[in-house]
Amino acid sequence: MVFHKRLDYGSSGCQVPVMIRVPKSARGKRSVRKKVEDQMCAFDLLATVAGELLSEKTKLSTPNKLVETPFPWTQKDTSKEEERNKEKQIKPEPYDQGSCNESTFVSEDSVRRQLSYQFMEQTHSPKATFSGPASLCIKPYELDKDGYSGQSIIDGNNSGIRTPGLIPRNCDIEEHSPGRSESSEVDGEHVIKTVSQINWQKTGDNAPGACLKEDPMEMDVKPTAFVSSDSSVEVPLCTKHVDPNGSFPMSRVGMEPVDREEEDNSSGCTHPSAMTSKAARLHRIGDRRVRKLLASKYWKVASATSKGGERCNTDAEMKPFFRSRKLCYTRQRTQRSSFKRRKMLECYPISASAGGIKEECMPVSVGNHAFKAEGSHSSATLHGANAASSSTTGDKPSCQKGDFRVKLSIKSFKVPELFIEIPETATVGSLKRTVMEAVTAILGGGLRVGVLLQGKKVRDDNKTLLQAGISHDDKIDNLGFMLEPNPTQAPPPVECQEHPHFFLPCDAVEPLNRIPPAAATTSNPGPSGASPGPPLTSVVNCPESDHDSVHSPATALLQDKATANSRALVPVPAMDVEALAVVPLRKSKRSELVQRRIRRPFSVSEVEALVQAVEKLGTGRWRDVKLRAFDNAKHRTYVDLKDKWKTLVHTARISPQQRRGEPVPQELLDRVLSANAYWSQQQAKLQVKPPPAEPCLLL
DNA sequence: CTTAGGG
DNA sequence: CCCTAAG
Repeated sequence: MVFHKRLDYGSSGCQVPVMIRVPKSARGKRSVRKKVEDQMCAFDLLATVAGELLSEKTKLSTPNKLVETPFPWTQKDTSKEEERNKEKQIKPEPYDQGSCNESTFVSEDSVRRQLSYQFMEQTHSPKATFSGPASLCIKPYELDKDGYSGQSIIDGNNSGIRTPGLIPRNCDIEEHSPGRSESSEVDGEHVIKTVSQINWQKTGDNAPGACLKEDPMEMDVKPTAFVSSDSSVEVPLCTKHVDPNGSFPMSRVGMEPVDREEEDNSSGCTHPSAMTSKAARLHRIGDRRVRKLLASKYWKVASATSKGGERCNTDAEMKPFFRSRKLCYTRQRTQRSSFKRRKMLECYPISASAGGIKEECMPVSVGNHAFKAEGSHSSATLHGANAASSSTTGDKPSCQKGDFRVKLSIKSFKVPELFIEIPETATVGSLKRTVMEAVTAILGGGLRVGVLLQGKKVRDDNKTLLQAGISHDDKIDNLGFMLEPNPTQAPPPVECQEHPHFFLPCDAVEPLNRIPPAAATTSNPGPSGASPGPPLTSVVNCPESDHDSVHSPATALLQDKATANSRALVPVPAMDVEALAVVPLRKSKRSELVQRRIRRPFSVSEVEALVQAVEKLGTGRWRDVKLRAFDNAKHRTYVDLKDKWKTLVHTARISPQQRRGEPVPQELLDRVLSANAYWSQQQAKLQVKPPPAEPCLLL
């Protein structure tokens, strides 16, 4: 069946036919209807989200492109096949626009570019009745000006079935990009699994088409190609489906972007099954390369199959970048900054974008600053509202029983950090889509508003604001709101459990679109690490500045979901604020994807905390200093602290006239010098000690 | 990953 | 802040 659905978001809208595949076996109208409804809902949701996002700044550019993504997953292990495919040359076929038929869609067609989008579990309601997997094929009708064309398929899988196919795969990009997909029948239904390989080079920006090759007989795989019209190549997205049973709703994502060079062999996509070592390896590579944009904790894109998933999950939680579990938690707290960002260009940190953009434009709210509260008079609406209710609802203001009212404004909801990995060759558009997809996935499950006070989640809805510690005269700065998935609908991934929830992006009531003033960036947690509560930033909000090209992420999402192959998003725990800051995308040079973290001057309080910690711990123990005084300041890495100390020492030695920036109290500088002198001496002693012994030996 | 330093 | 070389 094909439905035409009009998506309106932003100025542009796009109409897309939506194809829903129904199992061959008759399921009854009811199920079919249900399925359709579910799909449409999901779609609507996307549209809605996208619309909101777009509306913001983004009216800008062309938002709409759908993206297509190849299906990355396949059912069984096809690793071998993949390899074979790889070897084979594939011819590119022209994209067929019409190719998406219900039936055809599936296995027989040889070539199709399919965009596949996987809905996350969240998207689907668990209750869905049908057992068979359903696929939605969305073809964009109208192209952007860019001319995007593509189909996307949404595979709705339903639960229940164990479908291997759901597993996300990694897709690699290969030189020749043959895409492969496999189709199989499950429950009488066809399941399509596709893997696509894209040759970035070839496809390049312009490459419109991808080639697919398919050999149904042999491989069962169909190639998928997709191209984005806009030129850029879309990245294949790998998404992982959640387990049906799943506990995880997450999506995943992650593909590994492999460098061609690095992994030529690996075929474009790794099948889940295949994923094993190779995949893992790739993964790792990918991680390495990826910049850490955000520290996301929860969402990860994992790409792996079930096993992969497992791995991912774990990792994801803690460290997006590093896989080792043990490190996970440890590291998490520390910083990952060290990662080489440069190398990781390919990845944009989502959050970062937000932050970065924000600088100039963006919205993202930063933790503390996300909203401010002021006591006393409130304009707020909620006068008598109960704290409890308000919190749940996300109301901004609430009244205390007294006359005091807590006034706060939410500039935007914070988005949890989303971790995305995407090839550098991917287009900005695909990135946006990827982000959108991640966001959508989160949103799809239903949202709740969570209230964070000083970084802690306030769970008791019945407490009054006062009881909860939210008073008019208090640190409201520490108040934060976040969107979180509705447990009911979307259970958080396992990993997440530790954390309270993963939060969704968005901070608040305000429309996503809204861009908050830049304030956020600057603000930081206090010195001692006080943590600000607010945590996440969302990329989403930020438009990348419109400038870029951009469509808003939302758009991207819509469109594409598929596109990206990027991997995963990880929702981040609410806690850290800094994430955002981490990476600002610099638009200035887009070409250069690399972005430098945004500069966040140390506040006097931070300096104080640093000095205090160093006085106690000494120099040379930056990790400890970090943990001790900046554990909550995620954006401050131990390297940063070390660097700051270095500059402080320098600052202390130069004349006040030569100092720049926020003046640091002389008292602190004096402490810096004395502490530095003391510890230098200690260090010297340690070093000297040995010598004494040595001389003897020498002698 | 951490440190230490240079850029 | 970034990047790297060394542990």
